[in-house]
Amino acid sequence: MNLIGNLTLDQLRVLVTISDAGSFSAAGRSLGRVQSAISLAIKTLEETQGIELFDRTRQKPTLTPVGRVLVDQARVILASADRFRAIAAGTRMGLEPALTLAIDPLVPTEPLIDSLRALRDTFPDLSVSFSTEGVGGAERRLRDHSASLAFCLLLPSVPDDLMAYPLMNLDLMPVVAADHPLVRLGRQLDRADLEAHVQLVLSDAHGTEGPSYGVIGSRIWRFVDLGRRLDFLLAGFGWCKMPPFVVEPYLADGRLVKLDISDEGISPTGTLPVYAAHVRGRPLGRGGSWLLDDLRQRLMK
Amino acid sequence: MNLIGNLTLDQLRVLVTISDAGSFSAAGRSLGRVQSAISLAIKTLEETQGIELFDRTRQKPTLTPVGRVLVDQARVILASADRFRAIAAGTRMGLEPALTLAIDPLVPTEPLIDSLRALRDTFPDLSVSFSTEGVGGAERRLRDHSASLAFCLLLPSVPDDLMAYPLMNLDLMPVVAADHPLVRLGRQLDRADLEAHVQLVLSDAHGTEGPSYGVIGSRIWRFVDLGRRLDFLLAGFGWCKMPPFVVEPYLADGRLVKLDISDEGISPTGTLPVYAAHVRGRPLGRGGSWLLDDLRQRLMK
DNA sequence: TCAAATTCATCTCCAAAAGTGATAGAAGAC
DNA sequence: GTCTTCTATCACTTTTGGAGATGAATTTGA
Repeated sequence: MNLIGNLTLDQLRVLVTISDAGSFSAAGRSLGRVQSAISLAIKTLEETQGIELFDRTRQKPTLTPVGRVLVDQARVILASADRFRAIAAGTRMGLEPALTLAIDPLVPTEPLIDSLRALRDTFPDLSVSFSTEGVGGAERRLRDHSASLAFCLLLPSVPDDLMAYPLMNLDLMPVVAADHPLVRLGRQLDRADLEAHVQLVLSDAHGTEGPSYGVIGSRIWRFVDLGRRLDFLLAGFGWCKMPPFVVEPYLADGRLVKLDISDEGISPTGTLPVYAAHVRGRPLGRGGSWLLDDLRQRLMK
Repeated sequence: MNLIGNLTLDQLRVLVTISDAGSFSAAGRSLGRVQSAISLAIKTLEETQGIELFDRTRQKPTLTPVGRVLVDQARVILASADRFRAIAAGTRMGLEPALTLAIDPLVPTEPLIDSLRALRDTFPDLSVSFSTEGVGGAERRLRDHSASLAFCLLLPSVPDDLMAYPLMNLDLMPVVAADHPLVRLGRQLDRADLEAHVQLVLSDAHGTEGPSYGVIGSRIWRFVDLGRRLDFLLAGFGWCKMPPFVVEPYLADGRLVKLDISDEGISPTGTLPVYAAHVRGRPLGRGGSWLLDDLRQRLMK
């Protein structure tokens, strides 16, 4: 029947059970089978593999050197098989086979990690993947179905095809390097002041060149990566709005300075809502729902 | 029969074959079975796991999301199972299940790596472990059967219970830091000169306090680790004999100096044989023999 | 558009695999 | 030396799972 080498998971389970229980008979008791079934299983395994697993010179069979190695390997295989069953069992309970998350670079990670840790503890067999790309990347991943849940800003407004739950507010503060000309002006800044200088803007790598929000003037440098933009910001290349969790240390040591801008209406309001979102037509599985609930509960407090 | 969840390797092989071949029928052809057998195997798998692997709304079944994940997991399991068979097959051919090597710290690694690379290419499924400990550690590992092949010095002479093959000669040269008093003497040194200064000696961590060879005088600092001894040597703490491959760069940049010793008889001859050795009662398996042959052939040239 | 080919599900039949229970012989335990 | 425990083996029975055939549904191609 089994033309591919006649190896079965059952044989492997028998093998490791013998190794754990100490004898064929004990393994039989442990597995709820008669001893002869154990004997036969091992005999078959030995014959199909053409090797000797146990040394029978003494009454109680002892593992041969190969036997020991193969028991270890069998444990590996059985562990993988258990994972297979765990995935299947999770699905039976409504758990998605894999939870794919996407997060925009501006969204702070810190509030999420407690929830993600709890998720891991609650669904240890749920495989989670986590992607961060350029601004707008999380939303795009929702749309091309490579992510089932996104944490992102949704500007200018929440699209109709997405189900979005506001999670927290992100204060974007305009900042610039301490040695930048804008600082030397020493007064409240208006639109004209800002237009005269380079603005460091985050944009999507796969950018469909959609309209950019919060962009003032035409002297624009674009970045996909928040960290790299920070490098240029610190180097005094231009100004931009940054979330506090990124720039706090630099404000503290004086390398960055907060800009005092008169007309806040020239850009998105300083406080932006961060959403958790998924495509309406693709409801979250049990793991995603759990994560979302846990997250909102934690952020409520 | 299969009380542990009724998962079989055969079902998994069928599953991935369908995924590769594109249809049940094609999988049947590929596996040399009739299509109904494939249908039945998948049906059984789906029923025992309580999940739907294929979407049957269309004629040609397509994998469900869980199905895709489980196909990947099945590949993992089958790869482990293949490794199980490979280990068994190796043993059938006389290959040891695992080749455990031990090497003394003084023995240079460089001549071995070509052979070890060739070993890996020849026996890709042979698992090799490699241990380096203090001086004498390799020999001890042979004796307690935690290594099957050792590369080591055997002083004062080859023990009777070991089978040893000389591999190469190791020139131990007496060296000391350039700013050490022994250098300032500026003449050929005799035993009395050396006795007056600290000697940095390698010894075994699990040392049975056996006699030490090449030890002169009583001002002894002992090290298990060659690298750490080198630190103290460079710091000018004392003198010792070192293999050239270790000290060459330091001789070149002048931080170490070779000592000119008059009476070589006071210590083991400057040239020591490095042996490959195994316990007589435990012959090498095919992998170990192959490695030894290859090694000797390479060193012959 | 219609026939031919292909695909999968299902049914019956059957062979082989694998478990049960009993027995015998060997090795330890007391 | 007896008693227990262990494994191997045998006959018997159950069950699994493949072969082959059939039918329905879909795709392909002329």
